[in-house]
Amino acid sequence: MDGTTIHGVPRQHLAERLRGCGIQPTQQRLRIAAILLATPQHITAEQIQARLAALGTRVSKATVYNTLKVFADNGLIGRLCVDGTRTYFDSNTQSHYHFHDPATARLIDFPLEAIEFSRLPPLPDGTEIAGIDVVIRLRRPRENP
Amino acid sequence: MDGTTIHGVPRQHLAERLRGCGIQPTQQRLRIAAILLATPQHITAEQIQARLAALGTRVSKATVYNTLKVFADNGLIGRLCVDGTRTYFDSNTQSHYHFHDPATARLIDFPLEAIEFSRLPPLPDGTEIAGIDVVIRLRRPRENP
DNA sequence: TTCCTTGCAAAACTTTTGCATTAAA
DNA sequence: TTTAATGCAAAAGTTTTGCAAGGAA
Repeated sequence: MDGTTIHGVPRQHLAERLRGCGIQPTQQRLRIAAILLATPQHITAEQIQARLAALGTRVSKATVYNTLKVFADNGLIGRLCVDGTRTYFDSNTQSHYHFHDPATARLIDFPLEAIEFSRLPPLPDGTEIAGIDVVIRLRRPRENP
Repeated sequence: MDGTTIHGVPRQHLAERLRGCGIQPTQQRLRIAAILLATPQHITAEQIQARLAALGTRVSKATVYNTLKVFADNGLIGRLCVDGTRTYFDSNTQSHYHFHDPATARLIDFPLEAIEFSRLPPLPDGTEIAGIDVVIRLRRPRENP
C-alpha cells in the first residue's frame, strides 16, 4: 500500500466512485471496494474478510458487514440471495441476470440482452417495475445412461 | 382432530400426497402439510409453528424446520429466498413466478403463462435448464409530486 | 424388533448492535 | 472540533445437530 494505489487500484478512482454513491471514503471502505470492484464477482462477507486477511489487512467482522450493507444500500454493489443461508454481494453494477448451478453452488452472470420478454404480466395497481430478477437454474443431466 | 381429517383436510388425501413424494406420513408431518396445502401461500417456519400453536398443537421448532426441509427436498413444496434473513416455503407446487413488493414485504404469485421469453441465453456446456425463477420487483411511484 | 421421527437443549452460523476509541471533514 | 466510522465483544436471529425417548412398519 503506497498511498496512491490500493490492491493495485488507484485510490483516487475508488474514492470518487464511493463519493459518487454518497459514501464517505475511509481506509477500510476503500480496501473493501478495491477487492469488490477489481472484477465482477459474487462474494460473501466472510470471503471478503478472508481476502483482506490474505492481503495482510485486518478489518473487523462488524466493519465488513456494515460496509457491505452501506455499499449495497447506496447502490454501489448489488445484493443476491440464492440459498437463504448467506448473502452474496454482486460487484457487477450493470443490470444482468444469473445462471445458478447447484452442483458447484456457483452463480454465473449473463447479460440483459440475452433475454427478451415477449409478454409480461399486468402489474398490481399502483405499482411499477423496479427491476426483474431472473435466475436460470441449471442441471447436469446424466450422460445417456 | 377426529382421526379422519386434519385441520379440515382429509387425512387420507394428505398421507397419499406425502407418500407420493416419498415422505413417510407422521402425525406432525400431516399437521404441517395440512396447513401448507390448504391454500397457496408463502410462509416461514416460524409462522407455521405459530399456526400450529393457534390450532392447539405443539410441534417442536426442530421438527418444524426439519419437516419443511424434508418437504422441500422432496419436491412437495418450494423454497424461496427474498430478503436473505429467512426462508419462505411456497406451497404452490405448480410452476409460477413472483412479484415482490418491498413496501409490504409480500410475494405475489403470477402464472407461468403471463411471461413469454422470445430469447434465452446459450447454456454453459453440459447443462440444461432445471427451471427459471423470475421475480418482478415492484415499486410504488409517488403520485405526481 | 428395527428403523425412522420427535423433542429438547445446545451448537452453529450469519448478521446486527452498544459503546468506547479512532479517523475524517 | 465536530461528526462519522471502526473494533470488539456480546446479542439477536435463523437453522442444524446430538442424543434420548417415542412412534411407525
